[in-house]
Amino acid sequence: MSVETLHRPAHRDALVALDHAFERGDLVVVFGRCTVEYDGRASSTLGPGDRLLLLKPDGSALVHTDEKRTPVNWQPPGSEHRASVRDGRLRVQSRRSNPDEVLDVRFERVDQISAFSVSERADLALVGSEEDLRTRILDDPSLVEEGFEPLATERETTAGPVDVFGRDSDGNAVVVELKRRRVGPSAVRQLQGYVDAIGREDADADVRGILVAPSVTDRAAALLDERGLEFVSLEPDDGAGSDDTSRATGADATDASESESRGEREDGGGELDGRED
Amino acid sequence: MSVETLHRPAHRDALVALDHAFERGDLVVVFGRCTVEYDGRASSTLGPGDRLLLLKPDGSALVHTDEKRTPVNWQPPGSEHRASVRDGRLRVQSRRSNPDEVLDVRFERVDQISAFSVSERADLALVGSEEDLRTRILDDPSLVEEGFEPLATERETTAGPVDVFGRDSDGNAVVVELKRRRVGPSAVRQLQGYVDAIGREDADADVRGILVAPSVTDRAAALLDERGLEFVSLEPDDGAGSDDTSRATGADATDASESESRGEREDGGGELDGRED
DNA sequence: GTCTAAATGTCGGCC
DNA sequence: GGCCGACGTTTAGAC
Repeated sequence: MSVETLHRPAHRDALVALDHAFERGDLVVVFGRCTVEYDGRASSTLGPGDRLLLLKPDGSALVHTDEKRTPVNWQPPGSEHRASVRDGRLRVQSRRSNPDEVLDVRFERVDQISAFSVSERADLALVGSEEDLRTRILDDPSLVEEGFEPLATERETTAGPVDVFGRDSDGNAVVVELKRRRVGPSAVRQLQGYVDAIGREDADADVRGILVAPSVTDRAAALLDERGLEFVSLEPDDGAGSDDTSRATGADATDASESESRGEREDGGGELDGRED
Repeated sequence: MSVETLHRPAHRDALVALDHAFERGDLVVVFGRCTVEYDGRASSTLGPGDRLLLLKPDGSALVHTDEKRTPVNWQPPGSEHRASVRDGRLRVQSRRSNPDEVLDVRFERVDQISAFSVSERADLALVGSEEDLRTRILDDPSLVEEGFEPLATERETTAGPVDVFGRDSDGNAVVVELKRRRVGPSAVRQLQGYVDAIGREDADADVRGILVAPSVTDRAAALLDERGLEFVSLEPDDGAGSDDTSRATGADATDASESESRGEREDGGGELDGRED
């Protein structure tokens, strides 16, 4: 069987289920009222409340509330989960070392515990990263500037590796820093660091610094200006193209019966529109 | 009732359950075999596989596999979830704008769907932040240097706000940058930016830059040296103190009956030690 | 292991 | 809302 679920189990039964799940390498979800303590790089305490505990076979642990994308508490992969019953209550601890960290979840009430056996995997194909930007620039250096000639990527300097290093048509050294989204002053400082570093390598050289990004903030623009650095606007590749307009035309909405529903808490008087795309 | 669960439901029944859950503002977990598509700031595709979909009433959506702390795909809070059945299969879409992003989860098989009504909340108390560091330094400025006098926190400069700004016993301006953990070159560049900015405000002033952190990397140390900046070692407060040693002695392990179990997949021949603390 | 920088980062604070 | 910087960031890659 692929799923094993206990509804409102006795804490001792929950422990047995966890035991099984750990042995089988299952993905486990526990929902109930609990307190959470964490101690490690920082430390925190969470009073009693309803939360969802997700335990993964790779040693990750996540405590989620009904809000936020980020878990309210967690333990990274490689941690070791341990379940126990103390004073008649289910307790899940997750420890790791380097750094030493402990997560301690004590349940007052267990509403449900489910163990899922995860079989297959498929790799994620992601498009639109900084790597894409670099590829495009190496393909067409004129995106940076007419006559720009890339010489190296990840060129090492005392300030760290430069994204793209090259020369302009006048033979000046050019440092290119790539960012996939709108940038603030930190990117300018990073670029400045590279330009300075290359400048120190060869005191006679004229080193230009070019920031390539979709756009810059006002403060960043001022800093660029102040430091005599340059900016080239370049959007990251969506990877989407004109493909999804065709999807919107309803190419696959032919004989299929379709029902819909929506979900986001309506705190105000929001009305749902009933359109089907 | 607090929990509502369907085991291996028909896709149409799953849709009805989702509908209910969305209306009630429940936390929803769907486990099953699905494909995932994301398009927005980047875009990605995920082939068929067993995954866990977590839908929160605040509009967050998380797709988790059996690995990693980070979801393989997600949507941030404020998104709008929409469920439908198309071609007889459950489909959950989550959209948001600014930026426009879509997450599309299509289920081939739904193993389980659970809706949890989350009632109470409890606030998180966290210790060990950069804020703590600043408080401690304002309490005892000699932690930075004997005779250091803080004049302002978050003092604005063209390079951004300075953590702590003050004067030394010789009347020189002092810029203090705080980091709660070991720092690399970027923190040095940041400090340099502040020092430069203050230097530009008053060309006559002597401006010192002090980085306060637990430690620095070799590269950062070299940069500090090169720029004539200074470093003061200061650990963040754990908030733990000597408290947890007493816990380890087993003060609360008296008459309570305790059973244990552990969970982390044993890929190699790792042995478990049987100690109970 | 340590170090370094990217990320669909997320999140909170301030303007 | 945009901008800015912290974060128990996490993660991947290089050494």
